[in-house]
Amino acid sequence: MNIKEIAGRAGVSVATVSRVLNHPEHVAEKTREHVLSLIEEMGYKPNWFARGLNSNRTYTIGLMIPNLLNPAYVEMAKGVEEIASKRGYTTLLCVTVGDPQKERKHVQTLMDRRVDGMLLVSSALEDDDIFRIKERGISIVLVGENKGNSKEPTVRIDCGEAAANAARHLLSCGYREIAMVYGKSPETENQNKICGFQRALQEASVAIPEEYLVCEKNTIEGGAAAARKLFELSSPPRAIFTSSDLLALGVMEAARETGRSIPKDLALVGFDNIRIAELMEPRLSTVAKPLRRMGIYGTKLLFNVMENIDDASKKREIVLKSKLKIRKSCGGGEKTP
Amino acid sequence: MNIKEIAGRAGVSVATVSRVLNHPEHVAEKTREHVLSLIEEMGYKPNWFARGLNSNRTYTIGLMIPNLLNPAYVEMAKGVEEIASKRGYTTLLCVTVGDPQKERKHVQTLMDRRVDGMLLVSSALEDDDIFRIKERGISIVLVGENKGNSKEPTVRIDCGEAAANAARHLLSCGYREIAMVYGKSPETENQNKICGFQRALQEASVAIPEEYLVCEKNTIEGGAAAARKLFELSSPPRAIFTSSDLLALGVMEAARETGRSIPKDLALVGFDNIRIAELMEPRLSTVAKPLRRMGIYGTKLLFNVMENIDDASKKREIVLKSKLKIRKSCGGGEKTP
DNA sequence: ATGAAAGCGCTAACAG
DNA sequence: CTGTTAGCGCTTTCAT
Repeated sequence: MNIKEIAGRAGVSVATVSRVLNHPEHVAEKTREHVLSLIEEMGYKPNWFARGLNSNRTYTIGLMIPNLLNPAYVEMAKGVEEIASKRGYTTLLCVTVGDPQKERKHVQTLMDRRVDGMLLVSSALEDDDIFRIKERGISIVLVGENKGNSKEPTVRIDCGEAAANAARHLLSCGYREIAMVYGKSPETENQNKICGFQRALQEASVAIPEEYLVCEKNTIEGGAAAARKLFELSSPPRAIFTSSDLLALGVMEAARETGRSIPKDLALVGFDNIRIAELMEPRLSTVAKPLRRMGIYGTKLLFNVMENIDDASKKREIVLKSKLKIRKSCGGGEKTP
Repeated sequence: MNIKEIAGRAGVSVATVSRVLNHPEHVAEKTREHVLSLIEEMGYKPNWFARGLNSNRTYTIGLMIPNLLNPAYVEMAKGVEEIASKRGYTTLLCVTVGDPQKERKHVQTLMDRRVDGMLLVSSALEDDDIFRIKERGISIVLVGENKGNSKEPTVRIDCGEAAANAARHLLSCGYREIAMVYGKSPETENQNKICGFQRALQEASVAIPEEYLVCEKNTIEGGAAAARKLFELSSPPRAIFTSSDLLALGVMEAARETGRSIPKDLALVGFDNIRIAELMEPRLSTVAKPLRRMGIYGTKLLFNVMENIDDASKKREIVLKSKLKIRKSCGGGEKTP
C-alpha cells in the first residue's frame, strides 16, 4: 500500500496525494476530500523512511535520562511525554545510567534517527558533544545542571541553594555533626549540592570532617553502603543530608538494620521529593523538586527552540523554585505536608 | 556526507561501500580495510532512512509497558534492554498507562518505524490487534498474561496460582475476613489473580463478601482509596491481598492515616516484590515475580521468533516460577528474607 | 490546481 | 571481487 496506489485509485498524480498530506491548503477542496477519504478507507500510512529520507522531519524528540529506577526522572519523563504527545510528537526515551559513554552512544542513535530535538536531563556530556549535536541541526534543551558549561537553553532549579537550605534547617534543629551522602551521578548537580551544603555549614561555623562527605552510586544500595560507612566512624554523624531520595531510602534501610531510630538517633533529609518519601516510616523530609514541571517547561522550551531556528542565539534559562518539605525524618517538627 | 562521497574518495563504487557495511565477507580484505578506515576517518554514518527504505531491517525492537511509575515494569524493561543492547538492538519504549486506545496508537508508531519485533507486557490488546501486527511481518512476544487468547509466544508466571498461594498463607495465619484490592489494569492478569484468590478461600470454605473485592487504579493512590472504602465497611477485613505492591503501599498509607497498625490490626500481602517492599515499615510480604528474568527471557524468545520466521507456528510458552516472600506485614512470622 | 520528473541515500540484482 | 543500475516511497521543484 503506497502513495502510487492511492493516486491511481483517486485518479490523480502522486504529487497531489503527497500535497494532500503535506500542504493540504494547496489542493482543491474537492480533490482533497476525495483523496483523504480514500486514504482513510484503505488505511494508507505513508512510509516513515521514504518520508524521512527527503523531508528530514520526524516529529520525534529524544529524551535522555540517567535512570528509570529513580522515580524522579520518571516524573520528568511523564511531563515531557505529556507535552510532546499533545503536539503530535513521539518521544524516544534513552536511559544512560550516568555513563557518559553510553550517553554518547544513545545520542548517536537519536541522531541517526533524526530526532528533531533532544532533551538532556542532568547530562554528563561535554561541551563538544553538545556542539556536535547542534552541528547536525538538532535542537537541544538541557534539564537540570549538566556537565559542560555551554550555555544551551536550560530548565533547572538552583541545586546549590536548595542544598544549603536543607543544611540550614538541619542546623536550626540543633545538629552539628552533619554528613552528606551524594551520588556519583549526576555529577554536576551533586557538586553544586555539595557546595551549597558546605556553604551553609561554613556560615554557621560548623566544621565538616572529611569522612562526612561520602560518595556512592546513586541508588538505594548506594545510600545503604554510605550510611554503613558513616555508622562505623569513631564519631558518627548525628544528621545526614543526601543528594537524592533514593540514597535517603538506603540510609533508612541501613539505620533500621543497625537498630538506629530516625529521627531520634539520626536525622535525615533527602532530595527530590519522590512519592515514596511520604510513605516511609518516618516520613522523609526532603527538597521538593518540581519534577513534572521541569519536564513540561523543558519540552515547551525545546519546541520554541525548534521553531525559531534563527533565534537560537537567545540563550534562555528557566530556573524553577524548589521547596524544603519538613516532615518527620529530620526531627525538627513536621511543618509542611 | 554520504556513501557516494566515501566511494569517491576510496576510488570504488557505492556498491562496494555498501557491501563493506552489509556483507563485508564479500569484499576483498584490502578494499574492505581501506574503505573501513575512510569511513572511520570521515565519521560517516549511513543514513537511517535510506537504509530502512529498502532493507526493512531496523535493528530495533519495541517494548510496550503499562506504567513507568511501577518499578516492576521498569525492572522488566531493564532486562529487555540488557539483552537487546547486547545484540546491538535499540529498544523503543512505549508506555500505555493501561489504556488500550493509547496502546494501539503506540503500536502504530512502532509499526511505522518498522521495528523488527515487539514485546507486549501485560497488554490490553485484542486478538485482532495482534493479528494486524503479525500481518505486517513483525514478530511478537507477550510478557505476562495479555487480554486476547491468541497463542503467541509468551513468558509469564502463573498469576492465579501465585495469588492462591498468597491467600492460603493468609488463611494459615488464621485470618478469615480477607479482602482483595485489585487494579483496573492489567486486566487479564488481575482477573486471574482474583480467580486464584477466590479458589483458595473457597477451598477453606471462607466466604468473600462482595464488598471485599475492590477495584481501583493500579497506583499508590488507588490502593489508598480502596483501603479507605474497606475501612468504612461495617465489618472491615482483617487482612488484605493486593494485586500489586503499588496498591499495597497505598493500603499502608491509608492504614497509617487511620491509625491502624500493620500487621496487628490489618495483615497485608502484595504482589511483585519491588525493591521498596522491603523498605516499608513493616516490611511488606509479597509475591516475588521474577521481573528482570521475565524481560530477559521474553527478549531472547523474541529474537528466536525473529530468526526462524518459518518456525513461527511453534507456539512457545515459558512459565516462570514466583515465590511468596513472607515478611512482617502479613503477621505470620517473618520466614523468608 | 495539478502532473511529470528529478532526486533523497542506500541496497541488491545482475553482469562482468 | 567489483561496478552499473534499478528501484525503495516519498517530497518537491518546475511546468502547465
